[in-house]
Amino acid sequence: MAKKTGEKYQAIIDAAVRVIARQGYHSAQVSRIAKEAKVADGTIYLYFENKDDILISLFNEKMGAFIEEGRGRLEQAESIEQKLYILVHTHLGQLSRDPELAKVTQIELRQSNPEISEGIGTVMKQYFNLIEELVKEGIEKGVFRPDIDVRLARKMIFGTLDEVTTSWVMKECKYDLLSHVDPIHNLFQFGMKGK
Amino acid sequence: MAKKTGEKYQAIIDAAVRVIARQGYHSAQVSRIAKEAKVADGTIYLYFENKDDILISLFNEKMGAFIEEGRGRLEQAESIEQKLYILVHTHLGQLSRDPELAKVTQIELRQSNPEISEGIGTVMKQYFNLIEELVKEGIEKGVFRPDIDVRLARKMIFGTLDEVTTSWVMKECKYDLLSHVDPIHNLFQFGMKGK
Amino acid sequence: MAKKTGEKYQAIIDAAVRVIARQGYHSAQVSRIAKEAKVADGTIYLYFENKDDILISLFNEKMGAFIEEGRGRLEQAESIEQKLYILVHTHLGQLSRDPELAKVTQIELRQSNPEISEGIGTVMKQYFNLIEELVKEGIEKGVFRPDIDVRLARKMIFGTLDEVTTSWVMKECKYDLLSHVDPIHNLFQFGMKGK
Amino acid sequence: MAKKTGEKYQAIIDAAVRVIARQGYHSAQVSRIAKEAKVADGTIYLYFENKDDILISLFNEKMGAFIEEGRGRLEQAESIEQKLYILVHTHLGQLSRDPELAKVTQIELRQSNPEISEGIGTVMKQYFNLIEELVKEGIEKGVFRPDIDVRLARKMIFGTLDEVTTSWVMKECKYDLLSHVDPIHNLFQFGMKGK
DNA sequence: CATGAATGAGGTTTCATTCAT
DNA sequence: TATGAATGAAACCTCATTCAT
Repeated sequence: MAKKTGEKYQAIIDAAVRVIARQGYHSAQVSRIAKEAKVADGTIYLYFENKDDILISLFNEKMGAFIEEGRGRLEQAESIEQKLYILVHTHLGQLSRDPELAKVTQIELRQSNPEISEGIGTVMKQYFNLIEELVKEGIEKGVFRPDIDVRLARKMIFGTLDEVTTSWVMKECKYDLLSHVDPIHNLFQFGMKGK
Repeated sequence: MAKKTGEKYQAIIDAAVRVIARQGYHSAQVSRIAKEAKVADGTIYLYFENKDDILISLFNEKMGAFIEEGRGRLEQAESIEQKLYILVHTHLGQLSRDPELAKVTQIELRQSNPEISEGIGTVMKQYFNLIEELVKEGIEKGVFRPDIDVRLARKMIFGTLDEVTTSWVMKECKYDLLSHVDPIHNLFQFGMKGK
Repeated sequence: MAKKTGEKYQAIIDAAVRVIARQGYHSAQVSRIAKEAKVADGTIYLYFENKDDILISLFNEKMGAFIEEGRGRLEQAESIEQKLYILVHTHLGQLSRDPELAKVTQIELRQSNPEISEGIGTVMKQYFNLIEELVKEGIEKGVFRPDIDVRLARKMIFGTLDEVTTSWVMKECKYDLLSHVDPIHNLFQFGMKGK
Repeated sequence: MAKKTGEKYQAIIDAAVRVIARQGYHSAQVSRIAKEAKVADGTIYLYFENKDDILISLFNEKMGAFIEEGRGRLEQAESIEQKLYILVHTHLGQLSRDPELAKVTQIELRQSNPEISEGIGTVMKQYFNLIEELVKEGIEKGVFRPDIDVRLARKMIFGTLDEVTTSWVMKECKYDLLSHVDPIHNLFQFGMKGK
């Protein structure tokens, strides 16, 4: 029913990011998104099931690209240290490049509508897997301590990056998020490295 | 105008926790909270400015106790290592003891209403200060590396604890959250320790 | 949830009859009914589940009184002939006294919304029973032919009265509906009488 | 503008009957009828003015055939009794042969949209005339009582046949409608016959 | 003749808040 | 203090209709 391609599809998603970042999720009326995307209200519903679906699609679309880029860059790295560095750098880099998107994912999307949480869950798991694979590989290669709980390490990594980004967004993106890459990488390395 | 004491005040706050945990933020109507608290709808407005104020008060009330307990326990500790351990243990311990409250703070309260964020901010800063003082002390005493960015370390600590708790809530509190205390403490120590 | 008593309940029902008769079912917005009843839009929903429920309640309320009056009058009659006459007279009499209600029941309520049909069905069955009992009694007492199919006779009686009333409403109630009582009574009697 | 011939015209009408019978008038969207007729949405508007026009045309088309067949059969009959019998038999026979059409005309088309009522009126009058002519002839030939009100008798005949058919449709066409022909014919004859 | 993507007006319903009692 | 009936603003979504191709 809902055709999830085409330039209007993209236009609506981009409009949604802008409107939600500007007005917050609660004031982001469908009609405002439509106006911002320069389509009629009804057109939204040719491309999305309902309002929630806009948010879910938005997240999946952007997060999908996010993960793909992360995965692509990680493949080019050789050492575990480098990979961990790239992960941190890519995570913060992508969000710092698009502060509006960052605001939406870090603040506006953190709300409890069950349908949205569910829709988002699948993509998040992929990102979690990406991180866990990295940790696992680090342990196998003897770079990280063998007694490290993979899932816990992932939670530390994601939790830290997430908190750092949220703080940055709450401070209205006034400082350079990427300046945190090195010290964060340091914390992670010390936290997990063997010996 | 709003009298923030009395047993009805407490009853309403406790009712709000239960209702929000059970029905989610979106279905948590004021009238339902009133019914759960066994007061009339209008009575709510003798104790709270508006609906947001219930949530903010709820958070401040509970988080205030949370911080107070944390501060009290930390004072009893001697070594930095012990203090860090106590911090982790108290954070996870308190939330694991009250899963309904945990659900509300970790999931339902993470929404973007600016007034709520603002109201919550003050108390959160106190908790952030608590953590940062601990890190600062660790650096001064030479336990943690001197090049550690205090605020960043705080974000790692809080971000990790927060992510761990959120994961636990999302998995419906099925496992023992406290089992994570030791490994998390480990990660933090390794991450920040000198030498 | 919906409190189906009180003067506002009655006011809304009466307003609904007026508005629907005047504007037709499709243009009968809830807000217009509310305005006509001099209550707020939301007040409607303290007394009715939804818009359909207004129609169903309206019908049941009015039809209930309709049947009750019919039953009451029938009890006073002695002969079957008299009862049949009273039935015809009461049916046409009641509707001719309230042309607005007649328009609603004969025209506006004949639409296919399944919920409405269902809600209406129960009361209609009571009226059908009333007619069928009369026919049965007539057969038992030997006034009507023994080979008459009770249900079919009821359909003839109701179908005729209904069609006569609908015609009258469609002609904008310009003639006296009660002038048909005698000839209709005649048709029924000849149609069913024995010998 | 609207070309009321061609095989697509017929296909759309037949599709409309099927869709309305299946989904009810309210869910019978133009786009669904188009899909069922295997034409594009826009094509509908090459053959019909608007949605109401589909219904009106449908009714007139089907009812026109209905009347024509009735008139044809009546001409072949000789006695009034036979003609009355044929009328009842043709009315019930045609509808019982096409339950989908019966559902549409008996249930779904009984709604109050004034344009539809108007469009339908003309054809109905023709059928009413057919019945009234029969009654008149019966009176002239001395078969029916001279004091019978022609129009009233028509209302009884049509009202009864209509009610019987509606009941049958509401009971999901589970029994044989034609089994009612004889007893109904009986009721009519007794009701109108002289002496 | 035919298509079908796009349009945009319009109405039901919810629920936080008030205020007369 | 406490009540709870009443308020009324506000927004998602549907679907008949159009028109560029």
